[in-house]
Amino acid sequence: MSSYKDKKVISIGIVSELTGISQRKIRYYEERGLIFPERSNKGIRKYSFQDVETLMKIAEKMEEGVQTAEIRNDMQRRKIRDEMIRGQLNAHFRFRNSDK
Amino acid sequence: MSSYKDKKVISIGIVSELTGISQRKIRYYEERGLIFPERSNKGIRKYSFQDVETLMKIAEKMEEGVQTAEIRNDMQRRKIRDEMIRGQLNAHFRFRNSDK
DNA sequence: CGTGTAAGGAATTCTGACACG
DNA sequence: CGTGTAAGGAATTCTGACACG
Repeated sequence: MSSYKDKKVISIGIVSELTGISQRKIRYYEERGLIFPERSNKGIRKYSFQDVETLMKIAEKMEEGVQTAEIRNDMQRRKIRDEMIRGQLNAHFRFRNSDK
Repeated sequence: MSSYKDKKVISIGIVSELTGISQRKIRYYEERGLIFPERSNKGIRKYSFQDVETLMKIAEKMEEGVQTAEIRNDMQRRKIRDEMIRGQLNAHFRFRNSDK
């Protein structure tokens, strides 16, 4: 299911250009647990297009005055809810379609 | 029609890791007109996932002993052929579907 | 022709900290 | 809390060239 969208290959400078968000902010949002870039051997951050999209949504929330803690909680709740829905669907269909 | 696949956002080091092709070779294939990365303001090369795929195909050809000039000609011919086919289709359907 | 490598410089990224508020 | 910035160092990339074949 993973595609180009999820490959972590973009450096922070490009992400900053793509989103218009400063590198300082991008690193800070990571520190607050909103995004999770990978790292190269030497510690260079690598982001996916999915991360870029997430950052755009985060930026919107921030402009609305939402705090990082709240954004994180919202994302976490949404994630759990989606996982439960997927679980229900899988139970219903008895894994007719592969889950992997 | 452009998507993540065509966005030029990957630096040469990552492309090298993704493809297993040395940076020297990647730059050389550009010099020979096989790939066309974009450049940042300061001259840093940026590649797309499409470029990565193209490079994998180039690597196969090279292993078969095909020369860069021949690979370039093949790609050029294929491109022209595809453009002609698209032209015919567009004429036939009278641009029923938008061309943009 | 295709590719490795050393060379020197420029551009990028990283972290921890101080500042402001 | 969220973000800018200067600081020093490490990692990345660039070009032109020499080498081999």
